Amino acid sequence: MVSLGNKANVSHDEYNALKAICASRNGDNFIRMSSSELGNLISVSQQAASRILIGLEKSGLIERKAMGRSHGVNLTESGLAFLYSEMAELSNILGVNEDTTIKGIVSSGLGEGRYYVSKKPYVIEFTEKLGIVPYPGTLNLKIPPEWESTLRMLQAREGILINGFESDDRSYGDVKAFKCLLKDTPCAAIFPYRSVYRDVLEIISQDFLREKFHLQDGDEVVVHFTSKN
Amino acid sequence: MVSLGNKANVSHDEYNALKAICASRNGDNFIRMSSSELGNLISVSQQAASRILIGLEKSGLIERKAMGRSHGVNLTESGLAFLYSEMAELSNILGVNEDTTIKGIVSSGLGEGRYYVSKKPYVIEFTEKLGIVPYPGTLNLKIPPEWESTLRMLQAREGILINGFESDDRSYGDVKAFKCLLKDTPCAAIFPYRSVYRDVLEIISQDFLREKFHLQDGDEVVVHFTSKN
DNA sequence: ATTACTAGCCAACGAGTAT
DNA sequence: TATACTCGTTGGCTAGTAA
Repeated sequence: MVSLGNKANVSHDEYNALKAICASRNGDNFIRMSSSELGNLISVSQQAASRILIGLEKSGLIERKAMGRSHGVNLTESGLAFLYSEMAELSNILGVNEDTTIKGIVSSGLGEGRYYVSKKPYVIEFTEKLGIVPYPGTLNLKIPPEWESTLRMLQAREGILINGFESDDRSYGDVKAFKCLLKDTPCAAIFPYRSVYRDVLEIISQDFLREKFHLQDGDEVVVHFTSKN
Repeated sequence: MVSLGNKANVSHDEYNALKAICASRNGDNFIRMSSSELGNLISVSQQAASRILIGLEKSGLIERKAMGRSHGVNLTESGLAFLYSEMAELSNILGVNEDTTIKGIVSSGLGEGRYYVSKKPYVIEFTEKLGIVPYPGTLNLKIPPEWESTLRMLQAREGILINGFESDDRSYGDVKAFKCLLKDTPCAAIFPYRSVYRDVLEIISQDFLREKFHLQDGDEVVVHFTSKN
């Protein structure tokens, strides 16, 4: 089934505008783009482009700031995430890229994953849904910039839902997991379900991966994501 | 720049309909999908879904046939190509998948590529735009079904345009080329610009690849497509 | 049950224009 | 030059209904 609907409600023109803005994007910098320029790019009038920009800003998909009498514009995290999720959906539907590889650098103390593998309700779900009784700790990988788009794309996929739960004091959010292999050892990458992008990949496994593979901070590791999820 | 506009003009709902049809697709078979089913999938009324189906059929993106009192529906080649091109565009914009690998089986007599490398105007363009003075013959690879989506995705990308030309007797069409490597030897894959999908990859190179690598029909070859294009 | 026409409505367009 | 308002128009929606 297509996962239509759990996504920002964006019109055709707004979608094209997001693509155009993304295409002329320069990292985190605001780029100058007048409403008539945008209008030309997506074949609508200056007035419509202006309205579209206002709408996208209201929905939090882009941000703007005054630059002289024109405006600078850039995608927000959620605007970028929208495009990645669109891409992930097409890739799902079309069956492209079922296998993905990501490289990361072993690092300490980056994530909150340790947290997840120490809470019983999560552990039960990991066991049932992933077939992994997790070692009580995660392997944290820092993802270098050249793999950012691959990681974002992965994270935009559906993955396996690990349900959150409520405890006495607070609530624990849903987690999204992706099965993967690290040197033939079955693992899973886990992400908080609702989270902004971070250049970190947290890996859980039945084994203590650091020890098993004699990994040190700074070592490069290849994670292979297999077929569906 | 985004390549908006050289594409079928498809509304938001039509686009969603194409995705929904593609998602429940079963190869070349027509699948049963009533207009109300489609309406539910893409959150429009049965009436709108009906109109959308009629419109998509008129634009040649889907085909339908009567099945009892309901209809069977399937994407046409050009409907599928549309989704792939959408995906390729997003992938371009987002910088995902700049490197792609495709496996193929060495085969004889599959393509018309030999044709291209024997016509002087093409040869001049290959030399100028690809830096390859092509050996007068192509290596033909048959692409197995599990690599089909990768090949389609590649073919949907922009590539390097090799202009066609007119001769006394007939006209020769544009060609789309993608630089690639075969065991570190610089090559290019070439496709007729306007063509339906075929499970064939035609490789040109300065070298006679068959001889250089002692390739026989049936041998498996890995082609690596590097960075942009 | 289907598909798809017609009617009526409304969101979103372009044009004109103020700032 | 910009941005973005108002206004008149219209493409595309839903609802009703014929076949």
